[in-house]
Amino acid sequence: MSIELNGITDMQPNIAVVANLIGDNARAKMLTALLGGKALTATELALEADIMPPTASSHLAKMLSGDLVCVRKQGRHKYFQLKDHAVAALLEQLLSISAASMPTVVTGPADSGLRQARVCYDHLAGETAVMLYDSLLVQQLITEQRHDPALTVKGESFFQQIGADLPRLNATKRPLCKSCLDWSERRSHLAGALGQWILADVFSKNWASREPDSRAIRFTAKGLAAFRRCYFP
Amino acid sequence: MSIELNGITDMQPNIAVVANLIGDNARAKMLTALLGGKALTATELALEADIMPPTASSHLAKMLSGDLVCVRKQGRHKYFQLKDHAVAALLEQLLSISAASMPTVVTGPADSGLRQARVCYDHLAGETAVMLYDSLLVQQLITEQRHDPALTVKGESFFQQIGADLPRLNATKRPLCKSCLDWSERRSHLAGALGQWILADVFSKNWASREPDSRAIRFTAKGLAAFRRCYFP
DNA sequence: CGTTCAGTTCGATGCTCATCGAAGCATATC
DNA sequence: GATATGCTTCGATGAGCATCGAACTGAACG
Repeated sequence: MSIELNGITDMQPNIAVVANLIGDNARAKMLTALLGGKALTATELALEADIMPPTASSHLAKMLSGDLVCVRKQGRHKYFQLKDHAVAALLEQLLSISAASMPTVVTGPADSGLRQARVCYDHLAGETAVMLYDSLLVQQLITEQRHDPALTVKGESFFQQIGADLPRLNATKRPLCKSCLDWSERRSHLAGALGQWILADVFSKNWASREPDSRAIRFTAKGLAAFRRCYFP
Repeated sequence: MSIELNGITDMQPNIAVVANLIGDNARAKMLTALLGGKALTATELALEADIMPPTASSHLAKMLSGDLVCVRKQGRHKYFQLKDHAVAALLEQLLSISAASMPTVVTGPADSGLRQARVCYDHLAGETAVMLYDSLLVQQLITEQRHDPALTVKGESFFQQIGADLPRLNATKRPLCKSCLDWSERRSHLAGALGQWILADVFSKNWASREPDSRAIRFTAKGLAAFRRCYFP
């Protein structure tokens, strides 16, 4: 039996409510900020969206009940995150479409950093990430079956060798490899637990660092060289 | 240089405008109706959304300038369609997320037809389509590289044999094989020019027919048997 | 405890926008 | 031509909701 709501039977899930949640300017700003992957507090999000705390609070309550974000209390702070990888993927796809319908493709110095390398939720995105993905495919370290990629045997030994704790990564219920669409490149890059590990590894080795208050990632000269040496044949 | 709009520089594409377009109830109904793949007239869409023609007209104008739909004039009718496969994919992804955030997964007789087999823009979706996709993979008629699948040599001869005019399909600028995510199954099925051909072929052989005023597809008993004989080992 | 800071609730305000009737075009049909 | 039909423009109406100030809760911190 279908669900009865106000006497109207809607057997199909209602797109409008979710889209409407994202469709507000302030909420959209918050969500794109959360695409940076870091958990942000309510006031940080208010700043990001250029609104006062009360307004932010109301927005966050709505996104919570709409299952777009989740929250973790820590002392007197509330840290917000995107609820799901599905939500992150949806946002990136929206970015991709929005970029397509822009009057002209903007490639200024302001966002060239973003296009080169940025954080997408918890993994690497942008030109660098797409090149990495292609390289992994060419080297046959990953292969694509069904929708998402998977590590090959060769790939498993490769990542073990460079320090990835694959058993631990596999222990999480989250898939090891996922493909994620880039809004700037319109191509796939690697997401999933392994994608997350790679980004964390890049940071822990100080190959790159985050730009303050931005999703952009800046590689150091040495870091980029090491990254290339590691992942490109 | 970034685009200046009202003195505000926004280098990132604006999610909110696209999401807001989808976020209205009436527009969402029209868009999901268009997911059925058939081009619909303005009045048909007005009926679908339960609104008067003037309102529909205003909505359609907005979606046109927002690049969500496109239009083709024919006599005194205006036929609307989804602009892009990207738009269709976005809508299906939204359906998928909305279905996830529903209180309980509804599996009633009303939508069981939809879940079994339905039209997704121009190709087959639902349980049947996902099984087909898996079967093609298992038989190694298609293979997945990068994001989208591709025909194998074995697959090429198979589809030629059952009557697909591959050269003609390849002549279109549209990719032959695409994978598309199912909101009901949360798995991939086959889209692209070949996906379209398969659905058209199913219809032309009278294996199945569309339910009136629905995206659901009803296979005949004989048709389903023939379909299985054709695509399943 | 008082103080400070993070976040929420409440209520008032104001703007945006969906909605539809009436009238206006445009295209077909007789 | 005259009439019907599909769609649009215009203007008025009204509802929803984003916004913020003020007051409140609750946690840290001395």
